[in-house]
Amino acid sequence: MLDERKRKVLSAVVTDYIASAEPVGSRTIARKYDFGVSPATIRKEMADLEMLGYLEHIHTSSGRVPSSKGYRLYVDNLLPPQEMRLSDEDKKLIDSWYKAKVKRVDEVFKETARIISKVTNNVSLLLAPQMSQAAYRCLQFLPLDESRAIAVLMTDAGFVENRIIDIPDGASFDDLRRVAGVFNDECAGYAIDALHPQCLAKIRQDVGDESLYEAALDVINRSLEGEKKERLYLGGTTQMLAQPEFQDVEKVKETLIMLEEEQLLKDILHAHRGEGLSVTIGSENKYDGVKDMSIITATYHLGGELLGTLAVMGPTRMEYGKAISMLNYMNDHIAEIIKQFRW
Amino acid sequence: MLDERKRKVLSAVVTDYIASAEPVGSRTIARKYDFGVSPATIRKEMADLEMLGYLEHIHTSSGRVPSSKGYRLYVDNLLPPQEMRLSDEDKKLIDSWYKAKVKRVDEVFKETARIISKVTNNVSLLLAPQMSQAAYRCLQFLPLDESRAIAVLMTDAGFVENRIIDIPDGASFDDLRRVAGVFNDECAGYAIDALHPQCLAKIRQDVGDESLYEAALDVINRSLEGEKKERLYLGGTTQMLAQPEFQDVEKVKETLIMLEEEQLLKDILHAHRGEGLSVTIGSENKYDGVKDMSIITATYHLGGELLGTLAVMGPTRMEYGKAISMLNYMNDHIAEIIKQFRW
DNA sequence: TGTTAGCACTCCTTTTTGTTGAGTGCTAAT
DNA sequence: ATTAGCACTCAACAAAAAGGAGTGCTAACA
Repeated sequence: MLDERKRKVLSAVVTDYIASAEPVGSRTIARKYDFGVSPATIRKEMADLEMLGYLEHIHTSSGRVPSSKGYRLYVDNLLPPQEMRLSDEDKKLIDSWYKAKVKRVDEVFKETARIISKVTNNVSLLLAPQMSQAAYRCLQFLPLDESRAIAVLMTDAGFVENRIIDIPDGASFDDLRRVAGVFNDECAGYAIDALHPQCLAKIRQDVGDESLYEAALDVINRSLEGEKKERLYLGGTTQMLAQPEFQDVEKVKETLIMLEEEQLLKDILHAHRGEGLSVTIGSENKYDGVKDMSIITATYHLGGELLGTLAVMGPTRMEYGKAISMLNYMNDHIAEIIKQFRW
Repeated sequence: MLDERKRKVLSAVVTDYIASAEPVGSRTIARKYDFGVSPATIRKEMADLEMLGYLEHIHTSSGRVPSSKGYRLYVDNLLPPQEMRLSDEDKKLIDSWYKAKVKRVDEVFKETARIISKVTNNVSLLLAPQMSQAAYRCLQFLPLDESRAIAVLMTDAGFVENRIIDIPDGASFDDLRRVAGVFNDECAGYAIDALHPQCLAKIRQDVGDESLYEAALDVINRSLEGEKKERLYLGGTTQMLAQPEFQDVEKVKETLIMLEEEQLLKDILHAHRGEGLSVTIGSENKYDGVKDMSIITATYHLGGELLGTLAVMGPTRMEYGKAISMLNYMNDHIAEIIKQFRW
């Protein structure tokens, strides 16, 4: 471990660089952060820190910049504790934002993403729960016309999915209703994925009619198809692009293109599923497009059950403290809000 | 009207500039487009065209660029007719894209926007129908638990909206069902906006119970609240940013910010509502953020009823022919696809 | 009379060259 | 161990110079 002064110097460099986005020199450190020593001494310390891999030089002359390793030490050991908590005012503000905007479950996610990006000035990512992980609640049919009906499928997590189906030849709407009853009796409360192995045989038997059974199963499967993919909510792209690291058109375009690769983003979030709060810094990323970005993820739960993932993504020069505290707070908060939409 | 040769020159300038994005000089025109005359002659013609306001000079020396007026003449009179039609291959390709992706109504819009931007390399905008303009079709309640139910509201255009409601004290689920029946008998087929003045009194009377009546009306109003705002689908932003007009970071950011102003975009599309196909070029735009953009809009209908608006937005240097033909095609096509989701 | 070659001129673009300044690294003195 | 002093590096900026595409005009030509 580094000695006290080296840590102070590293901390100062990181802090200053995060604030200014300019490589920071020994003079600045010595002046702004009251070390009782001269720039030359700081210089020595910085040279050491560079040797150890915590700082980097673009070229001789011109200040130092933290390396990923440097940020890592900073995040793990040097982050001022008071920066890890959100102020009460912030919390109130966030609450009021929610109250004003959120009317449906999916709006929770949208608004959460918006809030996170607004506060952190970086991109926020939100992976919303997979329906197939939620518990099946209820299948219902509504009459539409002689030959069609609307199937409505509900899950524990508050999602309702509907689609129009053709009533199989020879069957009546009442038949559909009966089938729904059978499914509901047998499956209520099970994770939808678990339908298949479990009780299909019994249901088939109870339904009796083969084509009706198939039709109902088809509805469930198709509804799932649309919902199975987790939904990714993205927010704050333009805000992030205002950061000084995006001076260069190529870089901007590159980043925008990266942010459109939904699968990549999902993969990244998946990689940290269930880890609680996780910080991945710059070159620590294994995906190419994000090696100069840092990603902070947090997985949110509801009653012990894994629900989804929140994340902040931005340049490695990022206000880690703020991002972490924000995610921590939202992580708890979102579960509470979703709870209001459960039944 | 310009004489034959002037028009040929203007057409050549526009064509070349659209293709190359570089100011075009007399030499280029004379060489590439076989006029039988020397650059000097072309030069004279270009000077005339500039005098008349069809071309512009950034500074002396360095070729000409079409003005908005120049593009206008080009679009109105000089556009090669064969560029106004999509090839059969393109059509087949588009069809297959739809088939592969679209499963729900809202996916029609999303996919349409994607396709338009993909083909035109510009931003596409799609204003999806307001629910309140659609006809009310059916209101249904589903039992949830002792004290709650799910309300499902359907419209003619294929939208289904659902939300959870509390069953009013003292009422049963069967009461709700009865109320739904009353509403359905009275209102089916009317535009939802027209509910209020029309038959509310009669419904109130039929329902009898005041609190139940209020509850049902509340459901309808709240469902509408979410749906009332037209939805704007946006596609192809990054593709457009690959165009050479976006070399400058400021310009990129500016444009991205403009594209996030949903209200502005909606206003722009609204301005051309019902106009069929409309082309607005650069300075013809009255909104500040888009004075160097061209916008082509088309309003799509379904059985005479106005549904929504499609648009392509991009730099004034745009392949107008392609964009127009694309919009024309999609305009017809989208109605057909939506039809499949109607009942 | 319309067309064209020739030429001077403009002004953007690119390259070159010089200047400045922040910052380092080393050394010798404290 | 610390620091003042100094030579050195290199990006960033600016000014100057060279290059080039293209125009506008004029005078000659068919």
